[in-house]
Amino acid sequence: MDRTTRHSETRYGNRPTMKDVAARAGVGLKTVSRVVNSEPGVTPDTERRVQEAIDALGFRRNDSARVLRKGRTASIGLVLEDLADPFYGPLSRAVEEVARAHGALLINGSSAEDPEREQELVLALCARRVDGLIVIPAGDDHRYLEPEIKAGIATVFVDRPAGHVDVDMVLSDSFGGAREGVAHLIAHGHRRIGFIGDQPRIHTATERLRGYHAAMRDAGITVEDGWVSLGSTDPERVRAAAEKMLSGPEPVTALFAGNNRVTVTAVRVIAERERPVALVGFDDIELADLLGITVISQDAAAVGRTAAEHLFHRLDGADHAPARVELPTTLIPRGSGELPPA
Amino acid sequence: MDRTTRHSETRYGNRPTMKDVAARAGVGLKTVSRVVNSEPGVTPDTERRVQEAIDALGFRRNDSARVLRKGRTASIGLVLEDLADPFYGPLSRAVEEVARAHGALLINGSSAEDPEREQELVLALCARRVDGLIVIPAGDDHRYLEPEIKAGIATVFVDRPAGHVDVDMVLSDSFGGAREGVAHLIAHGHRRIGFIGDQPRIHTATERLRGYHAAMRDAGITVEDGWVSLGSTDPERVRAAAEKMLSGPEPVTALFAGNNRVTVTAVRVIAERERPVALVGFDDIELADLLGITVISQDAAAVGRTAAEHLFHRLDGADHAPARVELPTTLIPRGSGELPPA
DNA sequence: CATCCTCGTGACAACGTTGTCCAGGGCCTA
DNA sequence: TAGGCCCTGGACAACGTTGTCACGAGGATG
Repeated sequence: MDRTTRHSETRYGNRPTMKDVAARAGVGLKTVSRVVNSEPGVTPDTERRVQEAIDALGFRRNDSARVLRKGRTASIGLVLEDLADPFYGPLSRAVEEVARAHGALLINGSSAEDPEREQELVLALCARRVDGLIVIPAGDDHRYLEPEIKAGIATVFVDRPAGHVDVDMVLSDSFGGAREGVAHLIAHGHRRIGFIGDQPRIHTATERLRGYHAAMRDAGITVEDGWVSLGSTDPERVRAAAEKMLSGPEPVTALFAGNNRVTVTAVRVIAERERPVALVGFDDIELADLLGITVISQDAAAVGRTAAEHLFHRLDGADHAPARVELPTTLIPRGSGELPPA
Repeated sequence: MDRTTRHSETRYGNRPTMKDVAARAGVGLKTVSRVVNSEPGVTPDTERRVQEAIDALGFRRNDSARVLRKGRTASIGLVLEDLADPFYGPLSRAVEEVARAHGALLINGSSAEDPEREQELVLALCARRVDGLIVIPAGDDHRYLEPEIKAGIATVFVDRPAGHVDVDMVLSDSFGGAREGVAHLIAHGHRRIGFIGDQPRIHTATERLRGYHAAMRDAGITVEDGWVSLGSTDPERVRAAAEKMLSGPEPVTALFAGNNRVTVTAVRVIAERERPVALVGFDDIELADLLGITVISQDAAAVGRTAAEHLFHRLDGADHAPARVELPTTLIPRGSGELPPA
């Protein structure tokens, strides 16, 4: 068996290459390349012959080789926390649409909120030489990205800031949103308000907590021990935290939920209680209108779109100093946040 | 300016290559390759010198070149309908987990239910030489995939069958699920039952309709004109269809919703009405428990996991005839499906 | 009729990596 | 001490594509 044959059986199954097409069409290699890339300088007759050979052989250009030669992969990487989280679906989709408009594909990965996995993913994407990266960070130290950024991989951080590295960021106004939501509860007469949030190492979680404290301080309310709970958004933990705040001699009369997962569990806990409890949640959730849940909404699609547009702007050559964009949030009153204290 | 310099400024920014590392470490090219790939046959001392050069230069292996040489990309493509749809989030995530376990990355794309875009995406992925493809088809003719499959790109179709091409498929039992759901309504006394589904060119939509008809036939009920509506899942259209069925002298007393988007709109329409209307929806939705919505649930994560496992099984060399797996659905009674006719 | 262009085409090198093969040095054994 | 073997390391080609350049034919121009 000669080497050529052995190769064509082991690599990519049996893919014809431009060389094969050229041989069959009786033209040179470069002419095939020209046809495949719609470059000028090929007579219609030659083009037809090449096209016939392409169709007959089922040839398709090998973009790996193309990438190697051209130095651009026409793909961008998106590292987020969990594709299955309803907050990230629309965000991903928005990024994808922008990428598509720029002729790029999207490589996706979930860090599962694990800094090590985030780094592993990001570096794998860099090794693939994605043109750009959009990262929703899990960790808080991103110095490992320095050589990559220096080497020219455009990078935008989303939802949470980057640690120890100077890059573009697109964030939501977590502080302002939470402050507004808590102030809304206070305006409806509440003073004993509980806050249930995500793990404190997550930036948005602490920002929202900061917003809570600011609103309470503005109203001259002293936050008591036991009104604040930060930790995993695991339903069991959230349930325990909520039940604790709602029990005892002086229970809270309202809850502020730090993100969509907390909100969902909080709604369940409150539904099981007799005494009504006011609730405002961060992040909108599907069917919240039917359940009458008041929320602070951030526009996930807008966040994704903005980040992707920034990225492609960089790829198109913009090299101003890294920018930090903060998108506003919206309070949507639907009933649960307007209940008076029981 | 000499050519080498020019190159290193235009390509990938300024990336060092193995050659650069080799020069700096004072070793041969192949030795660097060995270190990078943890191949045996390098003395600890040499390895250390190479590693230092790698760190100093910020070298990272170029996987494009590696792929070209090795013929495997360690990535798989997933083409679905819409990443933002809550049904596909968990599915994607499940696929990703399996891919990760096999050391592969996931390239994601949304067809937006457009057959042309589906084809465009699939072929772009093939040009990248993904090792395998998971496709939730939008179109119904996939002969364009024949050369790709012959060339060795493993392919699994999910959720809907492939058209005119013989490949592995992982489906949910749409027919059986819808039949069970409609039978459930009948068992609770309904005879006038409306069906609102997706566009008839979508396989799952017609299968679910078939299930509806089967259940009605089993009960000896003649389906009247106006009880069935197929079309886009656009809220406006669904709303109009639902309102029409619920009006007039002889309105339906129950609705079967053909998918998650239809269910959401149906819930809204029903909530606005005085007279109670029973409802069973295909696909579970978040908070459906709180709203008391009875659903036919398909396990999106299980579908994705199964498909991905099939795919990697193929990639590991399995070459039995294409299989067709059908996963069962589960009826989850929560109240809305158990209401008696008004 | 000579010269200059233009245009279509193809030969060749290069992209950065890995597989193959060979060379040289140290160690063991006879 | 000679011969053989193992171990480390490097030279080189190849993967499939694209950029550069050169060549030859044919038309236009003097």
